[in-house]
Amino acid sequence: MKCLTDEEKLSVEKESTTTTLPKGQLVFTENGIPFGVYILLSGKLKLYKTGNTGKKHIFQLCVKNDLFGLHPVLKDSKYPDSAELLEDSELLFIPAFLIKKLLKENNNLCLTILKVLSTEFERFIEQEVMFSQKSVAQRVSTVLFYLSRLYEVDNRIIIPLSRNDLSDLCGTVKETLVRVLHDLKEDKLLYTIDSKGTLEIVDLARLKSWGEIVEKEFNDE
Amino acid sequence: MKCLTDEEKLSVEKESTTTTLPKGQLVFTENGIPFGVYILLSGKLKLYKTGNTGKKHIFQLCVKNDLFGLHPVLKDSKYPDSAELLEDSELLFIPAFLIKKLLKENNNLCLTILKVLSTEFERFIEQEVMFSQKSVAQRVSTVLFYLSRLYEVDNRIIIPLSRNDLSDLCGTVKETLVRVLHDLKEDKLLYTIDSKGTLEIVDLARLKSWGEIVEKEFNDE
DNA sequence: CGCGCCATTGACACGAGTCAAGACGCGTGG
DNA sequence: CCACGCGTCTTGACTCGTGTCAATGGCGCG
Repeated sequence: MKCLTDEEKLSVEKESTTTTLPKGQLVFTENGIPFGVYILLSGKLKLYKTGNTGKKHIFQLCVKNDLFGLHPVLKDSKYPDSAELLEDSELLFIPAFLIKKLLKENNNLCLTILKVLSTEFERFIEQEVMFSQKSVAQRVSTVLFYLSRLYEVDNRIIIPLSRNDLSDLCGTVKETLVRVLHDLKEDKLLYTIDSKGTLEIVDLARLKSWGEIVEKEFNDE
Repeated sequence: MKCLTDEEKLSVEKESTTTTLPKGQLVFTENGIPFGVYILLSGKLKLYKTGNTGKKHIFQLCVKNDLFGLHPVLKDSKYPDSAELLEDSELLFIPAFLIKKLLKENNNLCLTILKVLSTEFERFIEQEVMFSQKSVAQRVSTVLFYLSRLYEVDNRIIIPLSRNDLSDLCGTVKETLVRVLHDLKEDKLLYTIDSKGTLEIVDLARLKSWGEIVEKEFNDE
């Protein structure tokens, strides 16, 4: 993230503000006006958009060092989505005028962000294919695999997301998600490790392919 | 698209090539190696990605003056998707080294593309929500509405896409799509105007909200 | 004329959403 | 300290949307 000159870093330090906010806090909401961009210094957050029926669709999770909230600043429009903290987090706010100035003056930063966006793009396309073609079972295992990279600590993968958040990530409802998790537990790929339903994934390799396998078994049987 | 200096325009003219290709032609395919980017000078094309089961998912259509194939060039990776012409088209090929040079030297171009990408982003997020939450009927009417902007000529909206392409755009199968179109014809929102099944939309305003309305009626009845 | 491609329609089955109820833990207040 | 209420997770029964499979019909082309 730091392709800035020393002088530029200084201006960021001077003009930006760092705040610590509690879990559940909304950073911005749909149709709000953007005043700048954010970088997550610690913690995690979800980016989601609310559908017409009121159901949320989480399209991205952000972790340490992720930049978010950039798009509406670039195109001078309102937020199309909302951002909510999943944990107590620390975030850096960079005001719009400054990020715009930096982008204008630092071509290197510009190119780096272009590259980042291109990478995100591929993820989005893959997600679209997933949502339009895969079964819920496959989506759940794909999403859990995606989450495993964000939640691996000390060689253990522990996912403390609520069933609602998980289902909003998978594009399904709580009940269906729970049933799929049930099957995954039967196959010993993961467990709930406390009364709150926190998940621990214990067989990542098999989880990755589980979705496809289940479909196949069904067709062969 | 033209935020280039005269000198730069000259270099584009010298280093790029224009070709005319027939309908059905593949411009690039998944896992191919990118040698540059393309601008569609005339005609139309579809960008799609093939799912594991072989079904295609069309995530974007390009029309005159659209730039495509940029992402893998920026991140030096293979194509994640395929591009196929929907009509006889003329396209401009800009080799990778040149577009990279332009981006590096012309900050203005860089910023413009950032803006374009930000706009595309919002479209992608909306599409994701659509695919993960809306019924087929709603998706079809949303997609047709999207297509109406691309296919309006002389105040008539005529869509010559095959049922397969339409269903790949809507994330459903041909048969289900046909049934929805049948309902739309019953409600006099569109017609097939020839033996090939070419569609003409005649009531765009009602089409836009048709999806939601149908759901509501069903719940009220 | 016959073959093949595409659009269309019908019958059927399964996946997944909805509704309802129960289980469990947690906090608050009597 | 216990009772109650609230929120979340879980399970069951049921319905319906949508995918699958199969058959038909129209049209163009060799």
